[in-house]
Amino acid sequence: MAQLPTVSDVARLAGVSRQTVSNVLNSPAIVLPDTRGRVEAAIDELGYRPHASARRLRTRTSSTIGIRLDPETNGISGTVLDRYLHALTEKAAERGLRMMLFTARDHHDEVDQFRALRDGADVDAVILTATSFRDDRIDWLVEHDMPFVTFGRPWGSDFNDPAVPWVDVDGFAGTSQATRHLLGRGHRRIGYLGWPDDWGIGKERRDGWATAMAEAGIAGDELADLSWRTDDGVPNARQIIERLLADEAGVEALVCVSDSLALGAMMAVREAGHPHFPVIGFDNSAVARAVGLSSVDQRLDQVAAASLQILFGDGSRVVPIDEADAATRHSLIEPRLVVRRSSHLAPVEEEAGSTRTGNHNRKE
Amino acid sequence: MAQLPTVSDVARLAGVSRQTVSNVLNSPAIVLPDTRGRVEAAIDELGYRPHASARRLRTRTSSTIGIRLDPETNGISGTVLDRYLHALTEKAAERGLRMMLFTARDHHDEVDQFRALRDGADVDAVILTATSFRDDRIDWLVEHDMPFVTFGRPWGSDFNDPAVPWVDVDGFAGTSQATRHLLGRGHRRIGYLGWPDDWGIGKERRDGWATAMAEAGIAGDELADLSWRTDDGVPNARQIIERLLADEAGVEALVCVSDSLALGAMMAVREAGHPHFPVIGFDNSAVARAVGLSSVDQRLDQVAAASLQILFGDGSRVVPIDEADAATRHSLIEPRLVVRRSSHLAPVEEEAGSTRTGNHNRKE
DNA sequence: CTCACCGGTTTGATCGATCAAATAACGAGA
DNA sequence: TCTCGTTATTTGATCGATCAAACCGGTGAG
Repeated sequence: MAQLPTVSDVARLAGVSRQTVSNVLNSPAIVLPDTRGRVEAAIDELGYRPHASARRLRTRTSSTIGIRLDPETNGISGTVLDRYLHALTEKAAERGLRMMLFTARDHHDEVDQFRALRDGADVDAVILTATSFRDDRIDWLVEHDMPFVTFGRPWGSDFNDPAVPWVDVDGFAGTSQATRHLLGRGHRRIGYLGWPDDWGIGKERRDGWATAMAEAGIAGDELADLSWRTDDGVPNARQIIERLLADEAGVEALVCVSDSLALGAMMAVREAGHPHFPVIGFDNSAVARAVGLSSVDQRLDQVAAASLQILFGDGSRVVPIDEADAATRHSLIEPRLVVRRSSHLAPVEEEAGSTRTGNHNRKE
Repeated sequence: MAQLPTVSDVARLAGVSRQTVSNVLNSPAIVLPDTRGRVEAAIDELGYRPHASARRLRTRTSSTIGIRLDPETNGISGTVLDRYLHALTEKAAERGLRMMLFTARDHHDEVDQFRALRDGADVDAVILTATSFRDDRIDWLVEHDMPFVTFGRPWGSDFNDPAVPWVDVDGFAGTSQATRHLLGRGHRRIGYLGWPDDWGIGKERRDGWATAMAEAGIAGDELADLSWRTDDGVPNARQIIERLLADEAGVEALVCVSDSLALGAMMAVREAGHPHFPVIGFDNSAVARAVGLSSVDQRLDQVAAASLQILFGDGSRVVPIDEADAATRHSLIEPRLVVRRSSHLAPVEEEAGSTRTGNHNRKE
């Protein structure tokens, strides 16, 4: 097979110089229309494709974004990261960007990877997920001014610092939406099943429920009696619900901090003979869709789009921090409640299109 | 900030030539130990990192593997691809390889991406998933001898063709394992809930059940009466099971082609008041783990390892097709049944470690 | 005594693109 | 007519690494 065509080959065929070919590709506006036409014809004829690595070497940009992907996905909601990745890949492709994956044992190792990726011009920016309280990776990235954005607010730091750009989903809005939906359907004693945490996401989601309840006039001790805490996981939810049903606590409906807990709750109430006891989850995971569980959707496509907007503005070149508008460096996405059977007293139709799900290996 | 150090800087500091530095990095064996020591010291002192793009330009290799990732994950089992990706990323990292993602609208577009990725030396090889019957992408890859491996057998082609390397999971073995497990626990009338397909994976998994049943002396009409077909999806399974229970068909246990169907079946039997009716699924998805559903695990880490083995042998450079041993171009992985509560008559303990699952944003 | 060959190292060319500066072509204004 | 400015295009250098060939002192065979 012959050598791959290069800019020189195209130039020769079109009767112009290399640089003109380069201009046609990178700044077509400055090339005379008919020259441009000749060059484009030559490109087509030869089937020329720019050599990405050569361009990277020269320009020191890669049009690639790095993101860490760890071995095990944990739990039903662990797939949030995966869905975010899918959305990112798609939105990135629309801008001519690509995603590159890497793994790391710990934060320190991850920082090493950052360095290698940056020094090798492998990535223009990285996306940080699973941010922890006072995350040291963030400090490193800021200090070495490597472009990045985090999915998840930098808990423990200043949310308004433009040097630490982030995108996140408004958990407060999510659970209050869910709660108001149930209030709107006439329920009053709406319980909340959440994590034990008293900070961050766990607290925020609980606050969303509490606030919506307060608006409906339920507060104080009555509210406190409707709140449960447990670690994530289907069996944990089952236990609590079974106890709760036995106690005849008078709970009419349930908002849960995650789909895992919601699924456990849903199974428990149904098996106890309450097929229409309303339950709402959080994450809108595949399971929620599959079993007809109402759930708060994180709108990961919007999260992905916002992530790229912060990093690249409207184009596909990284926006330098000093040129960025401080107001555009953070984005809190409003989630959306997806209503399904599980939150309706009367059975309703399945959401359209949810019945046929495919196996990855099946014929299209 | 100063320029990044290059091989020349290292060479100057170590008092050797550029090429020697290059040799230390790429074929350390041919460099005299003490020269190598000096060079390594210089590398450390300067914090030198090779510039990946420069290397790619020169060598036309990238140590990167491409894989297509589509926008939507469909269904509970759609996460199989994600888990494969996680495993790949990890196993690749062990060999110094990285994964790069791309999307495509259709097969034709995907082939275009292959071309761009190859021509730009962006990837050394690609991994094909969701292979279809007589897949035209495979033809293109073979014709343009671009290294690749498929996850999923090339249905409709010659499975033994060394030009079409593949890794897959033995569905037959999976369902027969599941069936034998139930037989071993004393059940005889074990039903099978599968897809309507009469080819490929769907057929193979059904055959696994049928064969195991035949070994136990159940065949012919009796066997046929125990087999159901439906499209994937929780509600579909529910419907069938509800009918089946109403008919008093005398089914004692159920093997399902997927976790979606198994989950639907499990929920239906429990809500009908049969908490210990044994159900086994396929894929060992997060949901299965969460709800205590026995399921056939695809061992995606082994699939990933086998994929890389085929492409890269024991190293991290692509094995040319003509040097490859035809016998090592295909790999059928034996899946493993993970037994949980759902397949036991008497309730047993939850699998250890499965109760606490995390949200991607939570504190570590 | 010549010469091929050895391991270890150096030198110059090269991969394919873009950058920066130089050049050519052409028209407007003095 | 000559200069100046603008626009379109060309030329040479460069990014950071590896490749291919040359080099070098030393050995052993013919």
